Amino acid sequence: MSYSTKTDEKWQKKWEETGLYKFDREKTDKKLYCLEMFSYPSGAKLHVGHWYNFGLTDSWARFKRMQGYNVFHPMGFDAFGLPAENYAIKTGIHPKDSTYQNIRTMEGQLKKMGATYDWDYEVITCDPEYYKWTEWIFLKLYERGLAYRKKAPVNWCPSCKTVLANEQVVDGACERCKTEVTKKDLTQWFYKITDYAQELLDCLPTLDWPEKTKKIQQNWIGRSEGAELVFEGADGSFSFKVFTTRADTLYGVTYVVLAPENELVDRITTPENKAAVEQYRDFARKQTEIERLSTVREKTGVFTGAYAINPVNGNKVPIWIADYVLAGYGTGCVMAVPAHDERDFDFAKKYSLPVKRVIRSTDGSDDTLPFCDDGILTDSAEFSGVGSDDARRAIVGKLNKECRGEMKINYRLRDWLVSRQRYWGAPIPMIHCEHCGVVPVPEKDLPVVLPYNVEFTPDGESPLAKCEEFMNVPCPKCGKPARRDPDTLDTFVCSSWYYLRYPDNKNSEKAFDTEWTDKILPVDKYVGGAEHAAMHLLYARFFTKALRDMGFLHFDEPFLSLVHQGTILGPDGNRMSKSRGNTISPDDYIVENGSDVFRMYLGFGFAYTEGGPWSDDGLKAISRFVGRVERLAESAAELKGAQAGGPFDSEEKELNFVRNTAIKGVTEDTDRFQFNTSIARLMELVNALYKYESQGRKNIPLYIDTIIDMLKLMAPFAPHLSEELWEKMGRAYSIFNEEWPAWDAAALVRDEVEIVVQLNGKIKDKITLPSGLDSKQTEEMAMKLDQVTALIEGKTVVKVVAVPGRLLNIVVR
RNA sequence: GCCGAAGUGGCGGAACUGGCAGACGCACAGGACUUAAAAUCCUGCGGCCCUUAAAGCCGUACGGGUUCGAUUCCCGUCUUCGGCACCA
Repeated sequence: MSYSTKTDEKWQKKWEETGLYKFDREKTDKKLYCLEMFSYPSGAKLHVGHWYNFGLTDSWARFKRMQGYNVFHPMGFDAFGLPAENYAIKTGIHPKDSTYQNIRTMEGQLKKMGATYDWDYEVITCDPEYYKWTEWIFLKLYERGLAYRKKAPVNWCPSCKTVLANEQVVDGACERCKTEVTKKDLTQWFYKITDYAQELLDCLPTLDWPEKTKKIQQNWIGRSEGAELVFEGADGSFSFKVFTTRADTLYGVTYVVLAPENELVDRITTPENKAAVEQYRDFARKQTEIERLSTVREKTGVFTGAYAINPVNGNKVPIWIADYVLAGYGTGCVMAVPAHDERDFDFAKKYSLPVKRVIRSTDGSDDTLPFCDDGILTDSAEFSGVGSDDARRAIVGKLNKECRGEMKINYRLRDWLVSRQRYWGAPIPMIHCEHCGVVPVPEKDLPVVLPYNVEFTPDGESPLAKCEEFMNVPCPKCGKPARRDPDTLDTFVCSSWYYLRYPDNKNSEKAFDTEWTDKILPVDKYVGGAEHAAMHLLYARFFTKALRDMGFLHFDEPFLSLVHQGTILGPDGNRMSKSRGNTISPDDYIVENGSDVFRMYLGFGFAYTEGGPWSDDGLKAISRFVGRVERLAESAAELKGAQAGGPFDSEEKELNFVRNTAIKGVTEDTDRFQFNTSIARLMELVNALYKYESQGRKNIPLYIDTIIDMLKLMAPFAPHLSEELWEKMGRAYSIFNEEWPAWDAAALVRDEVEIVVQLNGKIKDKITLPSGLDSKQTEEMAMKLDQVTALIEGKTVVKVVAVPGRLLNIVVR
């Protein structure tokens, strides 16, 4: 094998000098926006997963380029985030310094990969030129009422005096100091993604995304159809709403439950129950999210002393609080129907609350409680005997006339909390003035620059809050001294719009130009890890829709087609991790084998969307293959042959058949990210060329044309090697400006086909018939053959099934 | 617990829409070349039965079913992975 990193360097240099991958801004009619989820520069180096994602998506982009698309293929960095800040706390190296250092390293590695990125369009989210517009979008969302403030609990470590991300809470304790984590209420910024819940759901069917991913989003949004019903306090001094999907069970309500956090609890709790309620609320507050959400834990709650009136029959029922009711879902109040709900049933049994059956099964068979299916109403006044479905409408209809209930659609999706009490993020462009309240930073003053000299060791406050020169600012409205918002934005905010910035990354007047963006977007193919199925992909969709509604965009969805690459595991079959010591560093392999061998192995050794354990053995296979290709091309380069006339003989036909099979196979399989079978087709073609060579390769032009096609088909997977061999064959630079080969359908039809003969579905023999017969002709010709008549001798033929070009199944008795 | 995906030779993995299971490759075995090794080339390679071969039988996690025919569709069970988690 003469191919090596030298070859890589030679062509990378040439590509750069000739600007081969510069995006042509004029040819937008056949544009194709190919995008990988940009990387987070925390690990300092590219790992195998990056290669797998970026290298093979680049192969796909090259393939599309050769098919004539004007491919827009940018790369950038998701550069803000927690790891850089934690690293700084540990080592004292400033997040900005380590981040840019890592970015420079990773850029170098990406260039060595030899990908088609046009680096002119690079985006780095921690550049002020970028986050200026992240802040600007915040202001736009705020203007539109899509950014608002409210109190929300955060994970709080009382020992570190810091807010913890969920992933920093391990078994209810702070990952760093093991102290039990509690909750703390902070006023924080939210993005109102719930306004778009229905549209986010409705557009899912239009997307070419993995069904699994759509399902995850669908569940995440969690639409449920039900009713909101009004319960009044027994003393008439208060009322509250409950959300229920089972209004048909309303006559079976025996108590109601409020979330412990519900504001009503203070008002309604009777003096004699106050102590118990307060104690329980304390208990609930101390619950970590994990404990509170555990299904196996026994349900707990306390009575408030207050009563509510069932709106449909005037029954007086006790009001309890219990932490199985969540403040954030529905109204934070539940009507409890123990006879027909499992949780209510458990709770009622534990606290000896009455159970009243109001639904019978349709067939009258099931009399065990709780009975949670739909059925026929019983003991429900005028609704008795009505089916659940009709009863829901009828009962809500009746209450609706009295303004005590209405049909309601509820979503599980919650608004997106974007405030982070961290340093290394985009500042929130808001000013808090004691006279004017919350005042947005005027657009002309953007960006609010993240200051460099900040003490970010955790001590209970947002790091920026201690930076006086940052915090102190005159109020834009009244001019009096005011304070900036000390929090920064969730990094998911930065990554929710980067795909919009790429095409117009140098624009200093706007986040992006609408007309231009409408031409390049949406992204045609988006490739990245499945771990982003819910959050990132949902947030980005929300941003696109919100910006569209403000008139900045004119399309509905950012990512038309989505692919998730699988995970490459360590050789031991486990996820790669430093602590396990099973990581594979791409760098060593590349130095030894060259980037094309590494890339092709990743393509060949795994099903792309599955991934799997790493193995060195597969690399050898690719090196061997590369050697075979080189020898083929090098010997062919010296060949000269006269144009052969006349029709192909059988050897030529066979070679041409494999050639066209390969063209068709590589084209179709590469298109759907099935790289392993694409490369298998290439190997078959190379094997066929060797065979033809050993047969004496009489038709030199056919032989050479086939090698030319083979190189083109291989080019996306082994770009450097293919350029090199292309040059050796005396062809003009660059192979990537060549047209992708088209297959000749006629060459795929063989003169004769082998047909399997089955007797009662079992294979007995094979026969050869001319190709192109329909099922009737196949049957007629086959049944005359001695081979076949011998099989059925002495038996009664009941039925014959003939599949053209495939098989003949004779059913006999 | 719920939802989803998957389970195919010693291994990675193929098989379009129900139609020859195991493409392509690894490993292994035998052979050619070589003083020898490496490299390269050729051949074989699911299991059982058998001295060998032919023939036959079994075989896509397991048990049923539909069908002329099932890796593919349906029902049930087991296992693995992923997602969500008291959602009213």
